[in-house]
Amino acid sequence: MRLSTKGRYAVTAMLDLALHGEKGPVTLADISENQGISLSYLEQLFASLRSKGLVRGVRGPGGGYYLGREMDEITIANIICAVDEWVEFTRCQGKGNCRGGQRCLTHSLWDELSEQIYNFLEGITLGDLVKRGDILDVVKSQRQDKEGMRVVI
Amino acid sequence: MRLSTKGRYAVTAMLDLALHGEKGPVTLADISENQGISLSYLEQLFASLRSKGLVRGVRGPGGGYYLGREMDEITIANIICAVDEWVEFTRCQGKGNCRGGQRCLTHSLWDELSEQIYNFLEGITLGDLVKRGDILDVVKSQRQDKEGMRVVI
DNA sequence: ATAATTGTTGACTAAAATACTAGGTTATCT
DNA sequence: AGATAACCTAGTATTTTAGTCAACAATTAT
Repeated sequence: MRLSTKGRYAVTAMLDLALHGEKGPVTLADISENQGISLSYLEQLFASLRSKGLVRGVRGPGGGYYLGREMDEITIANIICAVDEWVEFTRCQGKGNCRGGQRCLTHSLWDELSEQIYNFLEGITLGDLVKRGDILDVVKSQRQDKEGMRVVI
Repeated sequence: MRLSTKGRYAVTAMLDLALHGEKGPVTLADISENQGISLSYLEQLFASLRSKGLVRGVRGPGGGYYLGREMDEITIANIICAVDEWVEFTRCQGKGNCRGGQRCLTHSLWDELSEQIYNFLEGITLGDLVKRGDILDVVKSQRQDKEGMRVVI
């Protein structure tokens, strides 16, 4: 699996969309300015996101991007998989070259860990993050202690 | 944060160490052959792991590497952080260029997600994976149903 | 109708990270 | 002494990242 700044950009941009998409489509130019990501790079990322149905583009003046689905139906795993290839090349490809099953064991262990991470990211939606952002704001304004600010899933 | 094949290599190699370290030190040549990772590349990775105290090298004939601590005291986050820089460059650096706090909001949301992933990886130790590997083997030999094979943290 | 706006697509590029190679030095065991 | 294996340094090919540039298509406002 991969999880680099590319996926981070995509998640951040999608968050921007979720936060400002209520009042009409959001232009890539806005996101570019808000998040400090190059416009053309965003276009590339959104081409991937669009092909997976995660966003919906509206052309012409006043156009921009909407979320492709409800924010509660879009998981972080969805977004990262759309822009960041989810490679699975460590599993021995049935060549039978695993001596004593040792190689198979470590590989299956890693695969299990990889699956755990995937399930974790699959369990968080954009909606969750936005809701938690609100909570964080409320908590912050109430000046609670730091322990109270740590929101657990 | 980063989580690419580099960290995957490191985790896999450390798993190898945890699985075979009982009967003496494990050589990088063995790991290289078992896991199909280039020897010199492993040396680079282990230089990082060693500097963080995650492994302990023994020179000379019959030498190799031991785990630096008990496998229950080594988390996946430890390993990935040792070889894969844990960058934190999205947070606005106090330049006050966040208009209306919107940029700050998405950034803090991402930071929160990033922290969740970190905590998740921090909660899994090498020992956990090895134990689960045993469990998996037992379960597999008992031919239980597939649901029983999915181990949850 | 026409101009402005915005998405869509493709080709191309500089910089960085990745994965690997080559060659050496040092400690330790037999 | 000689073999072994960690340890160290430098270099390099490939891939990925992050970005630019340019042309084009669809839609809206004037």
